[in-house]
Amino acid sequence: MSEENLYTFENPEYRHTYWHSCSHIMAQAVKRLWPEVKLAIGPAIDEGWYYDLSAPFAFTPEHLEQIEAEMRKICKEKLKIERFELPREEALKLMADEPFKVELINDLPEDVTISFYKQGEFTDLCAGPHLDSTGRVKGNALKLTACNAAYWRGDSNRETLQRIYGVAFPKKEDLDAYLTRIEEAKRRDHRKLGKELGLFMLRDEGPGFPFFLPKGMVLRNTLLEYWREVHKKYGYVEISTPVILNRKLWERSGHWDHYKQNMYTTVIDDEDYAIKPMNCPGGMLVYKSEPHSYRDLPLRVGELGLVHRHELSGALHGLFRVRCFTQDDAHVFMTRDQMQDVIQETVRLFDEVYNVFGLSYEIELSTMPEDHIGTVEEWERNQEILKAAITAMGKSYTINEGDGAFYGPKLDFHLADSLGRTWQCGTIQLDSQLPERFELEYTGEDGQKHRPVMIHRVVLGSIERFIGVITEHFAGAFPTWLAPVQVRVLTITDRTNDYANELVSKLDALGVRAEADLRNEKLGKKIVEARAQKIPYLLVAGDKEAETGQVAVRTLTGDKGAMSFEEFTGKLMEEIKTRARENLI
RNA sequence: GCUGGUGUAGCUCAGCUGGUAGAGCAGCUGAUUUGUAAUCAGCAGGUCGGGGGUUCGAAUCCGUCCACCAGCUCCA
Repeated sequence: MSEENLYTFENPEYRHTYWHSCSHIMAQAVKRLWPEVKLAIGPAIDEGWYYDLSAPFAFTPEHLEQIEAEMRKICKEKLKIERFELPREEALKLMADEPFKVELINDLPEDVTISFYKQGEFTDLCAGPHLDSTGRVKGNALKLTACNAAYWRGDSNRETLQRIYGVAFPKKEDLDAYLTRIEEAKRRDHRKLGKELGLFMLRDEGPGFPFFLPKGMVLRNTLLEYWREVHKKYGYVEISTPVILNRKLWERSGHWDHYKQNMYTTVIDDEDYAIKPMNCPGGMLVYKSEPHSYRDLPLRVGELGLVHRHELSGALHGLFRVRCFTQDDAHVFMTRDQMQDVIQETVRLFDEVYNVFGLSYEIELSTMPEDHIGTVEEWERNQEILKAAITAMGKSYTINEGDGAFYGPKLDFHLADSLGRTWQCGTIQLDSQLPERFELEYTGEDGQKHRPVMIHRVVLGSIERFIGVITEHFAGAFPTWLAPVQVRVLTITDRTNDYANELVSKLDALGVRAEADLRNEKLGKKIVEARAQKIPYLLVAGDKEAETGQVAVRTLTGDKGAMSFEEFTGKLMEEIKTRARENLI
């Protein structure tokens, strides 16, 4: 990067520094307005910054406006931002009135340099770096966007702080563009679209347990049809295991000890049962139901399994975070030699599926958690295999330390929603523990019994979450192959009702999801309503078309003119068959 | 679960400092037969999230429970 570009917003490091200085300006403004407020931490984040504060009152939107105004003043004051360092004792003395800073200083390692940044009357414990002056920040292009709760040091047992979020840009136009983008993202919210499009609903009677409505069910079934098709191609077979299974099974799998806080349990005939939170133990029983040869491996067994997990009420979020969901699960049983190949084959399957939707992803490798089964050596060995497999495919990953499943390390595939929040959909979990616990075996070439290893994997993750993600991704305008209604025929007068019905029957015979709008309404109104439903193709069937056997085609992008019905269906069928994301007409 | 906010007709929302509920859309009925982003009229629809409390009187005030929203924590 050239010298002059170092100080532009294009440079992520400069952007980060800019926002970090903004967080100090915000803290300074808060201290000026309410000196009694205590400061915790205030880092820059992906988009802007936040500062965690402890105040004797709750910040309101009016407070935020006051803070913003004070921040603008501080920017105008062009205060010089200066760094200085202090020995530990003096640092503690300087921050004596800030209990959170004291805790931070005390937790700093012995040998570390303790640095501060000072601007005017305000000084903050900080490693930096920072801008050289508060005058560098453009006062009219900053905004405090939200105030929410956060735990001190992310620990739910400690103080709840108030976190004020802000964002700033070098120009007012950039801020406006950012705010517009946020608004647009809210319009795509799958909870709003799900209601408008009649896909699903949530009721007080079952918090976190979604109801799928007829249109949502068409979408879901179409998605699963595709899922089955692609899995068949990759050599999977499909099974289904019970939702309720005996406690003994969950003890053996380790779930009763390691996952109980998330499990719904019940008692049947004086025996404990659990409603499955995962499909694997049932899958183990299926594997064990017959002897296996090395010739059968890798054995790929899929299950669209309905699982229930008791999630905290505050964690629920539309279809993204629910308490019962269907995992597009599969277990692949294999020899140790096959591990890398199987992982790579699975990643290829993921690529193929995500590509159909035009979704990009980021991979995260989650390593051994504190609460785990199996030896450290086994964990490390499996982690290395995962790393090697994706590195060999030329893919990169980040590491999420200590976030693996209790039975093994995993690769998580995160897809982004319209607000840029990422949701874990796909996951590949390497497991040599369950085969041990369930004493799985196969007969090797040598005629001896051997223990297989396995992966647990989901591509879509949860069907529910995935439907939420693609609803936002496509803003409700699903590709034609997925659209609950693919074609709607619109009449202008009731003279063409028969023609419209005939078109629908023909489309129906072709397997196209079509319906007619024969209501005594104006064409304009029928179009408005069909557009609101994001129906990909509208066919206007008036007197002219009925006479010539044509249809006047309209897509979500506009009027495409008249064409013969055969020409229309030819292109339509091609679009559906190829699962095209763009209209072919 | 935690902090803050919200909860009025199927949907989107109005209802000022307490005096007993309103609009648009959707629905139903009738008229209208209409050519690419909303035809007109009428009708019907709510124990104002639930149980309490204060008050002569509560959608409006207080408390509690539930759900939702933002975030934290946790996770597919």
